[in-house]
Amino acid sequence: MAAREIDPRGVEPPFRQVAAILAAEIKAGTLAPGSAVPSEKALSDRFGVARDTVRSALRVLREGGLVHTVPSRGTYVMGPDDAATEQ
Amino acid sequence: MAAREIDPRGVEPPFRQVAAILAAEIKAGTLAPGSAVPSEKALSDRFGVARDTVRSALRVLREGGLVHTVPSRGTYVMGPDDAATEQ
DNA sequence: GTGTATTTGTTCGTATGTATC
DNA sequence: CGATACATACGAACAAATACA
Repeated sequence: MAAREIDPRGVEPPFRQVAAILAAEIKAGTLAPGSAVPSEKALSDRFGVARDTVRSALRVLREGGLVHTVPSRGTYVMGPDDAATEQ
Repeated sequence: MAAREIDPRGVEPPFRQVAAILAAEIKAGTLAPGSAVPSEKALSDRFGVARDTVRSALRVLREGGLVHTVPSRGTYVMGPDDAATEQ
């Protein structure tokens, strides 16, 4: 049941909770390397948070080298072809 | 008259002001049932707001059952032939 | 048939203002 | 005060479908 995935009052702020969930899905392969991460709006709807919060979460993943973003296109899971050093 | 139809600092946000003006024109018949609403770009130019803002306004009218949009075609004022329940 | 313009759909980037903790 | 969150707005780029010369 997935209940509420995000707890607005949790110890960890919402943007870190979202980042953690997405990171787990990437590691589990639910979000495959090279594939696109859902759009910011889609994630915003899914988690019930503002787009701003989703962007903060994606920034964390980007800094962690898990994804890379292409303006006007989308955010993609880092794959073997994406040298970590390139981002 | 007509001055600046939209007040960026008004109590109501721009997209609601645009929606209200268009809704009034529909009720007044200026925008007749079945006819096409000006394109998003045209409305953007007319009101001096971003296309994004126009889209938000049209979303309000759509949710209110006043208009319906056809991709790549345009947005039309709801007419007798358009069962409200269909949208 | 071909190319071009129009129009809506989608996506990310950025900025501002407000509110809360 | 700073970090976080949310709503709104504007901009830019591109896609896809449609319309038309």
